[in-house]
Amino acid sequence: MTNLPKIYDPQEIEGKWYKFWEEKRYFHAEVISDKPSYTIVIPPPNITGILHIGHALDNTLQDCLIRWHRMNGFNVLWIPGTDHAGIVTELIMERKLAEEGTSRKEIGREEFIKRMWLWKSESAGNIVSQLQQLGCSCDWERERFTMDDGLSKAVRTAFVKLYEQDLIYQDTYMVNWCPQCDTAVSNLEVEPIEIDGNFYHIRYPVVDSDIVLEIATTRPETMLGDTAVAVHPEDERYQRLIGKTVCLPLSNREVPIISDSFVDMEFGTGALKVTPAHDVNDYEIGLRHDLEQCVVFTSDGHMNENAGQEYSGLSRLKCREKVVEDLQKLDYLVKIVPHPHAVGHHDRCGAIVEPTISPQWFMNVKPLAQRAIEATKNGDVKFIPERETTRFLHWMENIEPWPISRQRWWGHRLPIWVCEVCQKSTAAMDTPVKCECGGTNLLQEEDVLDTWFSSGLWPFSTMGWPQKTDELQTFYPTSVLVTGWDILFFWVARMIMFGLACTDEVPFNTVYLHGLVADDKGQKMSKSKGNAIDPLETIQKYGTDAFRFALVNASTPIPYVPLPEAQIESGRRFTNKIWNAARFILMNLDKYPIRRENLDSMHENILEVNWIKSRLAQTINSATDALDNFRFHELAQTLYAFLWHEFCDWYLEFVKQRIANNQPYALWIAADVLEQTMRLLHPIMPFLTEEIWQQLPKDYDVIGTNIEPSVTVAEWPQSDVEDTIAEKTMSTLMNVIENIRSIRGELNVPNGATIDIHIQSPDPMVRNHLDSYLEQYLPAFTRVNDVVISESLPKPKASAEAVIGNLVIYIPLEGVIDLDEEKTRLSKRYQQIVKDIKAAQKTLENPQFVERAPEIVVQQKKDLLDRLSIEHDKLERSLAMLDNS
RNA sequence: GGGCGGGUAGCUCAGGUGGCUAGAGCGACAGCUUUACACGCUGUAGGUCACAGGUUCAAGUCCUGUCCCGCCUACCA
Repeated sequence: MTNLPKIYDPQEIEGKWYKFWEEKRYFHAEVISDKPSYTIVIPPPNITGILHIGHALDNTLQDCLIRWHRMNGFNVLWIPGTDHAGIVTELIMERKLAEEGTSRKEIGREEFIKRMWLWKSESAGNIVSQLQQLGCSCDWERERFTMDDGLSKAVRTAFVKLYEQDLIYQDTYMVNWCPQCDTAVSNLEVEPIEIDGNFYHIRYPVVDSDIVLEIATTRPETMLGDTAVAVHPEDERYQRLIGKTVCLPLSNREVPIISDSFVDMEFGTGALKVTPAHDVNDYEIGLRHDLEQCVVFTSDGHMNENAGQEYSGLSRLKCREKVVEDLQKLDYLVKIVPHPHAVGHHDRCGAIVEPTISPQWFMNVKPLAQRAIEATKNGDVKFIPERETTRFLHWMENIEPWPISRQRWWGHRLPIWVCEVCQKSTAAMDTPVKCECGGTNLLQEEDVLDTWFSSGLWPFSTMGWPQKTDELQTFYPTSVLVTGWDILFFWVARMIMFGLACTDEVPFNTVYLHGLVADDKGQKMSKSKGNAIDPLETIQKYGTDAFRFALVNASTPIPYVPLPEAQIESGRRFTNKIWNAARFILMNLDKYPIRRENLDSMHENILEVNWIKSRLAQTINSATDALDNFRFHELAQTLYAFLWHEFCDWYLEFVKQRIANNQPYALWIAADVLEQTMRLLHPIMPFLTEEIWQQLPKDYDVIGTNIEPSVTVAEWPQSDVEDTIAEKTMSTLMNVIENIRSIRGELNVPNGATIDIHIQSPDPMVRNHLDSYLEQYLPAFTRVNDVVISESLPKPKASAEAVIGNLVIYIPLEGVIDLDEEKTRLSKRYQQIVKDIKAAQKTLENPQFVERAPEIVVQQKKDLLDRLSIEHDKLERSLAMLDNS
């Protein structure tokens, strides 16, 4: 006997089914298969991280695609894994060390790395089990980590390969330096943040002259490192000063006045202090004029001895204060003007980035970008939404060398060895025995590679590259990459470039970039803002399937997708609705078990059965179409509307009546429709659908087949043909019912009161259908007592009425009806119709419309006008009668 | 400075290639303990689709301009 709880309890079933799937190895992909491959590599989350809302969305969408393709008969592989996340992870470890009263430098590289691995092994399981809680059907037997041996070998191979092509080189150049993390970072990791800064106007006295040059700067402390002042060559104000020198206040050094067309005459005072060691533009100017590079900062953001005794040892900020103070004291400061401007901050630690000259390893990505551009333009890789293509191409076309070395420890150490004798660098897979010069003492480069270097190889390093593995053969290039648009440049761009460089192929054919989850104010959810939903708490509270449904439903093509709590609640209500629909069907199946022999002899032509089959067919089509085009919101909407508002609101209500009349056929169809709907919903709601699917009887075959051991590997439903006649008839029937309900409601007919209705329709087919259905159903649907249907009937006295095309419903309500209220009700409808008629007439009276619009559109308009006109006339007559009574 | 996205019901959003009387969820209001579900059922109200032009037989949808909001990008010190 089926005895299900009234309220769906997700806790009860989720763990059970995940275990079942794993035991059956449904998520495992075989290398040898005659099915076509469908592959996704997970954008690897941080190894020590925990699941946040962004992961939840990203992986839910991937799981939808994966599960859908699995049901569609593909050989599906979803490779999971994690990323070592160099800088962030080190930062957290350093915080831990600080709590213990020690530091990275104090314990040394070896010990530090040891601690990192230890921590890794402790926390590695977190994110994995969280992804499992989310229901992700990854092939866990193929889980990877960026610092695994195989993947590390891929890193070295790629490095050596690119080094040998001169695409990786060492150079001393100006890079973004994070004084807090003590490492170089790339442009992408620098976040410009608008701050309320100032413009400091400072006097620079010209030597051997009483002229004083006024310069304006936002960073007065850098003047300690000035080695020139630049003006525009055509600036008449300053032309005669070019070639002279100024005396640098505070440091009292003499520096030249040079001319360079970089200087903007309109901006500031038109005179620019030049600090080649601490500003990118100044650096370039310095190179052009062969200026000295005077370094005044230490790598941890303090002033060094070049800044002068007064300032040496001060922090950047303290130094600025003191410089301004001293300038004021010595009367060099003209004024301070508020000047808001953007300052680069390190996106990982938030420290202000310092442009610094330092020897770093770079990757010349320009030639690789060129290939990526070509691959994009010829369609080898496609971006969804399409607008992302423009963004991608723009970035690729303006790409700059990528600094890949980081002065950190946790990551892949550069496979570069430097000879102690000749100082020459050698790139190699393993420590070389000796150098070209014969030297045998070679030391490996201390730096590690940017984490994105190894992540960029992820689509193929996870499959065993550089070896020619069967995995690569079968699953590469992968099918699609799914991630948020915010990491298009970080990951996707690098994956494409590396893919082309290393494998000569784009690593995926499609890139789907989804939005970022935002709070109700449209702000991106993030931990630091404190506005984030915790996925694990949410799952706890609402259940995984409800959460997943909310995420999929929120996935419209906009850049920031809002996910208010109400939407998750709505998801939970939906799971409960599904649960109860299943409960209703299962409980009744106990009383009316399905019998194949009965089924065969009962293929009756039942209106509601034909209707729901037709609706299901359309639902299958639009769900498939939505998935085909990554329209996740539409997928969720379609299934929600079908299941709730057609299957539950209408079909199951019919089933109740059938059961009451001892006719279980419609119930059995309900079971079958539910079974197929569970398959349609499975990619979104894996747990609930499996639970219900397993409980449904499997020894029958009504519409589809149901013989697989799990919905996970059941076939995606095939759509039947639509039945337009059943849909049309049903729509009339539903209309009649809705109108009666509406009248009851609006005219305040007491709830318990039964009513009679008279229906007149000139259409014999309609009359026939209504005759056979209404009598049976109306009592239950609208508490109707007696139904009279005819071609023409006089309007009963004191009756309310509704007009549906050429069909009229009268409800005699003598003694109940308030004529004024009825008049108001009808006039409202009447006025609306008049308006609609006018609009339709206007269109049809336009000869050009009739001439140029497609025939079907014209016909539709005509039909509409006909329908409206009939209603109009009938209403007009009724209103006149009401006036006379 | 360049580029992109958005402005549709009280709120959050749907409305692929222009063509049904502009939709949903949530909220509001009214009424229902109808034996699957009160995480429910039934009904009602609520929109000059930011503004101004234009293209078209036809514009929420395409074009131009304007005004807001958000984001990305850029070396203006």
